[in-house]
Amino acid sequence: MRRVTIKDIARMAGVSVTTVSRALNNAPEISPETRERILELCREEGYRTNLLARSLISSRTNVIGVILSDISGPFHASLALHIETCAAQLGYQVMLCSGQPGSDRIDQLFDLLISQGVDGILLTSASNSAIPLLERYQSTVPTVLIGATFAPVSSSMRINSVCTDNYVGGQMAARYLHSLGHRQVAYLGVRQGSDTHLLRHRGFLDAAAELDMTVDTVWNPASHSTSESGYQMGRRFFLKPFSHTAVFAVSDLVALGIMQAADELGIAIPEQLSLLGFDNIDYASLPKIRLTTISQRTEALAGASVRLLTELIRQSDGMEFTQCLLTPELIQRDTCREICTEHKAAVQKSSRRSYLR
Amino acid sequence: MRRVTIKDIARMAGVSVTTVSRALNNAPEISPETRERILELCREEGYRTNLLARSLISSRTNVIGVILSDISGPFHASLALHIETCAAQLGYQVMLCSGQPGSDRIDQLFDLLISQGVDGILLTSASNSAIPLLERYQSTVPTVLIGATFAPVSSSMRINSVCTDNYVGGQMAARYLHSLGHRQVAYLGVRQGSDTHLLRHRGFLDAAAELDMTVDTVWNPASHSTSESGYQMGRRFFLKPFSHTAVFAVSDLVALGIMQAADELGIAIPEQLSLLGFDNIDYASLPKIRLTTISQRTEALAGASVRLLTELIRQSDGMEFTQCLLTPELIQRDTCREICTEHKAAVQKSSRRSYLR
DNA sequence: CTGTTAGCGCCTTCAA
DNA sequence: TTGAAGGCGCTAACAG
Repeated sequence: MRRVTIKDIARMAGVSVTTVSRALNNAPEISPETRERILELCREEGYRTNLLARSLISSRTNVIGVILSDISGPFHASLALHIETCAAQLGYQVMLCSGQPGSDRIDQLFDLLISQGVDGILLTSASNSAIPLLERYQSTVPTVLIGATFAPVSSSMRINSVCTDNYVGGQMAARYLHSLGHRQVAYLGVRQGSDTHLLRHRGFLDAAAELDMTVDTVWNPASHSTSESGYQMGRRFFLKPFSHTAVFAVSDLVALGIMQAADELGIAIPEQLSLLGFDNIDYASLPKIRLTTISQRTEALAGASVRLLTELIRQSDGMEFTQCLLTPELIQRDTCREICTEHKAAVQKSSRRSYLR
Repeated sequence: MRRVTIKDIARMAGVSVTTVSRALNNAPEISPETRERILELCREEGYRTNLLARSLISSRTNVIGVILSDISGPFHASLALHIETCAAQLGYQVMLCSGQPGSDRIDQLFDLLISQGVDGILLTSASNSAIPLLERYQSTVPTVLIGATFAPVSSSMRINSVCTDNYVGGQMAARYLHSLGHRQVAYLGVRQGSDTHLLRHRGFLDAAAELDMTVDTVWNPASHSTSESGYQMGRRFFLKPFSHTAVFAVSDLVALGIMQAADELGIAIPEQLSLLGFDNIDYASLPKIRLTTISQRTEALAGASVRLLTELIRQSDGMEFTQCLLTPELIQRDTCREICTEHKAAVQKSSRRSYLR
C-alpha cells in the first residue's frame, strides 16, 4: 500500500505538482480557493509530506543528534529528556545515541549522525578527550559539548560548550562547609582522568586555602564514579581513625555510597559527620536521603546547550566559539549541619517543604 | 563547502556513478581492484553516504521512533535508554519524543515520525487510551505498545504490545505478603483511570481472597502517581487507627511518599509495618531506601519490545498481532518482614549483597 | 496565479 | 564488469 504523494494529489486535483507544493507550504502566489481545495483533498487522502525528500533538497532535517558518551548515571538520563523537551519547543526532533567512551564508537556515531543529515550535534562528556574529536567534526556540522569542563583560562578554546562552572562549584562547597564551622574536611572520590573532577577539586582547594580550612583528598582509582566506588572509599576512610567533621563527595552517586558505608559503621550523618554532594541528581531529594548538594541544574544545561546549538545552526558562519559557564547552586537539605549545633532545628523544619517542591 | 557526493567520486575516479555505488554497497559484480581504488578515494575525500537519499529510494531509514507518553517518572527515562541500547545493537537509530498524554500531541508525534520515515514506532503508555490510537496508525507503520496493560483474556487485541503481567504481579505481591504471615493488608494508590493499576489490583485481590487475607483498598484520586500523592495518602491512612500489618503500594514512587509519611509519624518500617512497592525503579535499591518491590524489569521490557518491533518491520505482512507478557520478579530488600520476627536477621544480612549487585 | 523543467544524492533496471 | 537512463518525492527557478 503505497503512500499517497504530492503527485497523486496533483493528478486528483487536476493541477500540477508545483501548485500542490505551494499549497502545502503556504506560498503567497496561489489563490486561496485552490489552496483550500488542495489542502482539503490532502486531508481526505491522508497525505503526509515525505520529509526525507524535502530534506534532500533543503539540506535541513530539523533533527539534532544527541550523543551520551557516558550513560552510567541518572544525571545523563535526565539530561537527555530535558534536551528533548527543549528541542521540541524549538521545533527540533532528537536522535538519541549512547556510546561508551573510549574506542572509536563516538567517531562512528558522529559519522552516522552526519550521514543521517542531522542539523547539529550535542555531545555530553565529562572528559576533555572529547575536545579533539569536536575540533575535527565541527567544521562539518555545528556541535556543542555539554558538561565537559575546561581550564579556567579558556579563551583559546576553539569549540562550543556549555558547562557547569566546576571551579566555582568547588569554591561554593568549601565556603559553605566553612560557614557551617567546619575546619577539617575530606574530599572523597576525585578521579585523575576526569577534568571535571580536577577543576572542581582545584576550586575547592583554592577556597579552602583562603579560609584556612584543612583538606584531605581521597582519590578514586576506579574509572567511573559509581555509588559502589563511593561505598568502597567510604568504608576505607571510616575504618581508619579520622578527625574530619565533614566530607565533600565528588558526586551525589559517590555520596550515596558513602552514606551507605557510614550507615553500616554506625556513623550518624549529619550528627557526627556532615556530607555534601555534587550534581543534585533526582535521588538526592528523596525522603530518607535528602542530600545537601551542589546542583548542576540539568534543565538549565539542557536549555542553554540546545539554544546555543540552534543558534549555530541558524548562523552557520561558524567562525566564533562560545563557551557558556553556568553557575551551580547550593541545595540545602539534611546532610550538613553547623558545628555549633544550635541552628539544626531550623534546618530540620524546612525539610518537608523543600522535598515537596 | 558542499559535501562530496557519489558523483564527485565518480568523476575523480573516471568511472560512472553506478560503479561507485556498487563499490560502496559491496555489490558482487565489480572487480576487486576498482572497488579498492574507489573506496580508497572515498576515504581520502571524506565521502559520506547521504542516508536521506538512500532512504528516499529504499524507503527504509533504519530509524525507529520512540514516544514516551508520560515522562513523569524515572521508570520511563530508564526505559528509553535501554531501548536505545538495544536498538543500536540491532542496527537501528532512535528518534526520541516525549509528549504529555491527553490533547492530540501524541497524534502529532505519530504523524511527524511517519513523515520522517521511521521504520517503526514504540509507544509507552500506562493507559488503554493509547489503544485506539495504535489501531489507527499501525496500518501505516509497525507499532508496538510498551507497558500498557490489557484484560487477562486478550486474544481479541488487535495491536502489538509488550507488557509486564500486572495481574500476576498483583498475585505475587499478595502471596509474598501472605507467606510472611500478613493477614490484614492495605493496598494504597490504585487509580481508576489506570488499567495497569486495576489489573494489578485484581490480581492482588484474587490471590488474597484465595488465601483468606483481608485487603482494604485506598484509591488515589489524583491523576498521576507521584511520591507526593503517596505522601498524602500515607498521611491520611496513618492518622486514623489501623490494624494492618502491611501496605502494598501501587508503585515505588508512591511507596517512597508513604515511607516519608511513616517516617514523620514515627511508624517504623518494617518493624511496625511492612511496605511493598511495584516497579523497581533505580531509587528503590538505594541505601536507606532499600524498598522491597516487584520488578518490572525495564531491560527485559526494552529488549522484548525492540525485538518485536524489528520483527514486524522485517516481515511487514502485518496480519498477526503479538502480545508479549513479561513475568515480574520479586526483589527482596528491607521493607518487608515476617510477622513472626525470627527470620529477620537473615534478611538484614543479605542486604548489602543485593545492593552491590 | 499556474505549469514546465531541472535537479537534490542515490539506487536499479537494462543494455553494452 | 561497466555505463546510461530513469526515478524516489519534493522544491525552485523560470516561463507563461
